[in-house]
Amino acid sequence: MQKDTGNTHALRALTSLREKILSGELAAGKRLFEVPLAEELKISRTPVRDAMSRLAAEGLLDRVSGGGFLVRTFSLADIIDSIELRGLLEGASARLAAERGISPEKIAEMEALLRALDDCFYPDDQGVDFALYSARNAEFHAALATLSNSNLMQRELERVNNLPFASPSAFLRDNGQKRGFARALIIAHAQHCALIDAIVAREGTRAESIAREHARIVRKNLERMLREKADGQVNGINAVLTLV
Amino acid sequence: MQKDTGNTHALRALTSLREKILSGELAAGKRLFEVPLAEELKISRTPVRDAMSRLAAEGLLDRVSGGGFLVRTFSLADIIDSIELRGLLEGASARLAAERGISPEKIAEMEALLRALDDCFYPDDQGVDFALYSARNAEFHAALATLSNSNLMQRELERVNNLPFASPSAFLRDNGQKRGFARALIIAHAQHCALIDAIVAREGTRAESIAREHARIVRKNLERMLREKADGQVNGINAVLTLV
DNA sequence: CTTTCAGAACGCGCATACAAATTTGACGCG
DNA sequence: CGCGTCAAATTTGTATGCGCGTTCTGAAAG
Repeated sequence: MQKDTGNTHALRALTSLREKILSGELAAGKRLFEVPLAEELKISRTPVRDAMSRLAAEGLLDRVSGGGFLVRTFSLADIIDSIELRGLLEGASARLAAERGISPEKIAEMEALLRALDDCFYPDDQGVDFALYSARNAEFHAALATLSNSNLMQRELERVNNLPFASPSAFLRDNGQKRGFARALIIAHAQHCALIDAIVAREGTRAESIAREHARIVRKNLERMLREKADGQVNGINAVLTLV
Repeated sequence: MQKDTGNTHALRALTSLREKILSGELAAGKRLFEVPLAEELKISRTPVRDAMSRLAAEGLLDRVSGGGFLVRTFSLADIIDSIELRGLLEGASARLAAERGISPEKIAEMEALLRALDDCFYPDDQGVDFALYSARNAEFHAALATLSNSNLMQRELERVNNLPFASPSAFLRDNGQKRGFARALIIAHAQHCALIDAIVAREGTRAESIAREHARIVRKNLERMLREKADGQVNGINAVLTLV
C-alpha cells in the first residue's frame, strides 16, 4: 500500500494526479499546465502528458480545444446521473447473469461473500463495522460484475466506478457522518441477498430492478449528506459516503 | 470532407488508425509498434503514441501490460453486448427525458426529424432510400441523446456508438445485402414514432422499453447477416448493417 | 477613458536523442 | 536433450529543444 503505485513515471503521475483531483486539491474547472506539474513531480513533460491523457480517458479531465486539459467539473446532476448509470449497468449485468445462468461454483462464491457481509453486523443490532463492510462490499460488487460473463459490461462498470462517488466502495473520511447509515446498510445488504436470490432463480427482471433500486440508496445517502453539509461543492467534498 | 481530418499530426494519425482498425486492415489482436506506424505516416513516435492512447480510450485498442497496445478483439458476444448497452443507454436517456419533460421546441424538433425519416420511404411501399434514411437516422438518434439533458448519458452514448457496430448509423458497404431490410426499417421507424410519443406523454417506462426493443433490431440484423455470410470474422466485416 | 493592435510571453505539438525494460535467442551446463 | 542464464536486439519510457499557435500585455490612437 505504498503511495506511489506503479513502476513508471507516467503511472506514478497518474495516481498522483487522480488523487489530487478526487481530493479537490486541484479545483474543478482548473486548467492543468504541463510544466508546473512536471516540475512538482520532478519528471519531464512527457509522462505528465501521458498521465493526463489517461485521466481524460477515465473522464476526470476534459481536453480543451486548442490543446491542454482542465479538471472536469462534476455537477450534482452529473453525480446523480453517474449513480443512475451504475444502477443501470449493474442491473443489466445482473439480468444477463440471471438469464444466462451461473455455475454452482459462482453461486457458492457469491453466497460466501454474502455471509462475509453478514458478519460485518454486530450481534443484536449493535451497529456495523464500517471499514470491514466497505471492503467486503467492494469485493461483492466486483464479483457481481463478473457474473454476466460479459467483458463489455465489466469494463464499463469499472469505468463508471472510477467516476467520483458512483463507486460501491466507501469513502469514509468523516467519522461524524457514520451515525444513521447503519440502517441504510441493513437495507442495502438485504438487497444484496435478494439480488443473488433472483439471479440464482433465473429471475432476470427482478434482479435488474433490485440492482437499480440498490444504486438509489447511494443517491439517497448523497442527498442526505449534502443536506447536512449544505454547500454546493462537489469535487473534493469532505465526507462522501457511497457505501452501498 | 477531406480524408485527413484534424489539423495536428496526432489527430490525423488518430483518424487514420481508427479507419484501419474498423476496416480490418489492422487485424484484431495484432500488436501495434510505434516505429513502423510513425514511418508509415511520416511523423515521429510522439503523435503516434498520443493517437494510440486516444484509441485506447475509445475502446478500440487495449494497453498490454509492460507497455504497448494491441488491436482489441471484438467477439460476436462483445458486439451483441455493445448493442445491448446502446439500448440500455438510449432507454435510460429516453426515460429521463420523459420523466423530466422536454420543451415544446424540442418536441417540434423531434417531430421534424420523424417527418424527415418518413420521407425516406417511397410511396406505396416501393422501398426506401437507404443512404438518406441512414443519415437522418443518425441525426434522429443524436438529437434523442440530448433530450435527457444529461451530459453523462450523452457522453457515454457517444462512446458506445464509436464501438464497432453498435452505432445507429449505417455501414452499408455491400449493396447486395439491402433487400429485405426495408421491412425492418418500417418497424424501426414505427418505434421512433412510438418513442417520441411516449416521451411527450411522459411515459418513462414505456419510452425505455421501446428504446431497448429498438436496439434489438440491430442485433437481429447482425445475426441475420452473419448467418448469410457464415464466417466468424467480426472486425472488418464487409457488409455491416446497423441501420436502425 | 476606451479600444485596438503589435509585440512579447507563454504553453503545447512534435521531433529527436537517450535510457530503461522487455523479449529473443543462443550458448553452455547439467 | 532440456533447462537456465546471459547478452543482444527490439520496443517502449523519458528528457529536452525548437517552432508555432495562442493568449496576455502594454502602449498608442481615437
